[in-house]
Amino acid sequence: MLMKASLLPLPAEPSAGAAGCLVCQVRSRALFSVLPAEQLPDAAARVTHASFAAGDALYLEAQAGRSVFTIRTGIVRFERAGSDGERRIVRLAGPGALIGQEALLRQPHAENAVACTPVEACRLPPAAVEGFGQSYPAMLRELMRRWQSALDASGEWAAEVTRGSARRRVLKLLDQIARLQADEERVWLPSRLEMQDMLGVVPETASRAVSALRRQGVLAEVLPGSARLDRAALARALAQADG
Amino acid sequence: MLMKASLLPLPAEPSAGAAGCLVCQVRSRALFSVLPAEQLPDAAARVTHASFAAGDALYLEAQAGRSVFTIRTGIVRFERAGSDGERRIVRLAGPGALIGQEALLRQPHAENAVACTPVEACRLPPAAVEGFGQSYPAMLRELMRRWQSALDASGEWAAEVTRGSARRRVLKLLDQIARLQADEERVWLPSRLEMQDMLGVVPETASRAVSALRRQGVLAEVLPGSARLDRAALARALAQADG
DNA sequence: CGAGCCGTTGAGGGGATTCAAGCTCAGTGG
DNA sequence: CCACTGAGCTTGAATCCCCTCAACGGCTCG
Repeated sequence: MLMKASLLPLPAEPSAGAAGCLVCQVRSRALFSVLPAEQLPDAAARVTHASFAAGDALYLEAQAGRSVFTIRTGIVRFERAGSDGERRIVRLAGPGALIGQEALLRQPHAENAVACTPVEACRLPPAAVEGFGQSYPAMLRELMRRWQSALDASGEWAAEVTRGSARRRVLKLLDQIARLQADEERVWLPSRLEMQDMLGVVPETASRAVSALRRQGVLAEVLPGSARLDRAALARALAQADG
Repeated sequence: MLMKASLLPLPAEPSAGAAGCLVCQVRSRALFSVLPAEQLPDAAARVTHASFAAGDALYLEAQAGRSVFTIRTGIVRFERAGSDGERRIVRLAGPGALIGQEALLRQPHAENAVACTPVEACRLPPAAVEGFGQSYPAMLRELMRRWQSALDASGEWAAEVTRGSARRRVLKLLDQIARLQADEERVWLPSRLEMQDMLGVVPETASRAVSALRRQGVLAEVLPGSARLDRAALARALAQADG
C-alpha cells in the first residue's frame, strides 16, 4: 500500500496509518501522543483508519474485543440491552475519546458502540498498545487516564442526563452534544427514539420538548438528524431549569 | 506498634497491615492478590486499615486524592453535586471493590465516597501501587481490570436503576444491594432521602414503593436502615416488572 | 402509489409530585 | 419523669406531568 499523504483534514477513504496520523487533527489528544517523537512513525504504522456511517456499529456487545478505537470525528453512543429487553443508551463519546478499551483486557465488550454521525476513527491493535505500554510506562498512565475519563463521563451522564423533568433532560442532552461538537454550529440531533433510550422518556414527550425548545429559540432549523443550536440560549435555559 | 494477629475475621480496631492482610477475607479478590507470594508481606506492610461508620466519607470531591481503598466489608456510595445543587448518587460499591483510583493519576476525586453501612477498608498508598506496578505488569493489568469493572457498574446503574417506574427502580436498587450483600439475610435499606438521590424519585414515592413491597412479601421486618429481603420474591417481582 | 417509518400534535388517563397531616423515636431540658 | 422538639417515615388528597392511544402529514422506498 503506497503512502500518499493526504493533506485534507478528513480523508474519506480508509488510509494507511502512517501518513494519515501525521496530519491527524486529534493526534495531540490521542493515546499515542505521549510516545516520544521517534516512536510515532512506528506507532502510526500499526494504526489503521476506519470510517463508519451513522448507524454502523464499531463493535458489538459480547464480541471478543479486538477493537480499540480513537475517535477522530463524529459521535459514538454506547448502548446495552436492559433486563427488560429495551435498548438503553448510557453514554456518548466524541473526538479524542478512546473506546473499547476492555479489548486490552481480553474481555468481551459489555456494550454496543454505534456511530451516531459519520465517524472517522483509528483502530489500534491491542497488541500494539500492550507492546508500547511495556516500553513506555507513560502510555500506561495515559491509558488509565482514559479509563478514568470514561468513568467520569458515565457518572455525569447518570447524574445529569437521566434526572429531572423531560425538558431538563433534553437540555442536558443538548449540552452533552454541544460539548462534543464544540466547533460546529449545526449539531447532531438524535431521533426521538434515540432520545427515548438516552433519557428514559417516551418519544412523544421528547418530541414535545424539542418543539418547545424550537419555539423558544434554543433550537432552529430542525431537520431529521441535525439542528442549529443557540448555545447562549441553551445556557440560559439550563441555568433556569436548574433554578 | 506490635503485631498481634487477630484471628477474628473483622477486627474492629485499626490494625497494622501485615498481620491483618494475611487473614483478610477479601484478600483473594484484592488488588495485591496478583503479586507473587513472596511480595505479599512487603505489600501488606504498606497497607493500613481504616474503619468508617455509616455516613463517614472515605474521601471527598475535589480533594487531591491520596486515598485508594479496597473495600473489605460494607457498602460505599458515590455521590456528586448536580448542576442544580442536588446530591446525585451514581453508583454503589461493595466488598472487593477498588475505589478512588483516580488518586493514582494525581487527579482530584470527582465524587464523594461515603460509607452507607459500617465499612472496613484497606488504604493503599498511591506510591506503593505505582511501585509494584513498575515491577509487576500483572498488577497494572489488574488495575485496569478494576477500572473497567467500575465503568461497567456505572453503566449498569445508568441502564437499570434510573429507568422505569418507581416500583421497578426500587426493585433494581434492592437487586444491586442484594448482590453486594450476597451472604446476608438482612440487607441495608437506604433511607428514603438516599433513594431519592439514587433513583430520581421523591421520598414519598420511594416510601410508597417500599410499603407496597412489604405488603407483597419482598421486604419484611423493615427497620430504619435495614430489612429482611426475600430474594426469591425479589427475583419474581423483577421478572414480572420487566415483563 | 401504497406501505411503512418517523415526527408532530391532541385528548384522556395514570402515576409521580406536591402539599399536608399524623406517627414514631431520639435527644433535650424543665 | 415527661413535655417539647425535630427529623424521618408513612399515608392521604389534589395537582400536574408524563404516558398512552390516536390521528395526521411528510418522507423514503419498493
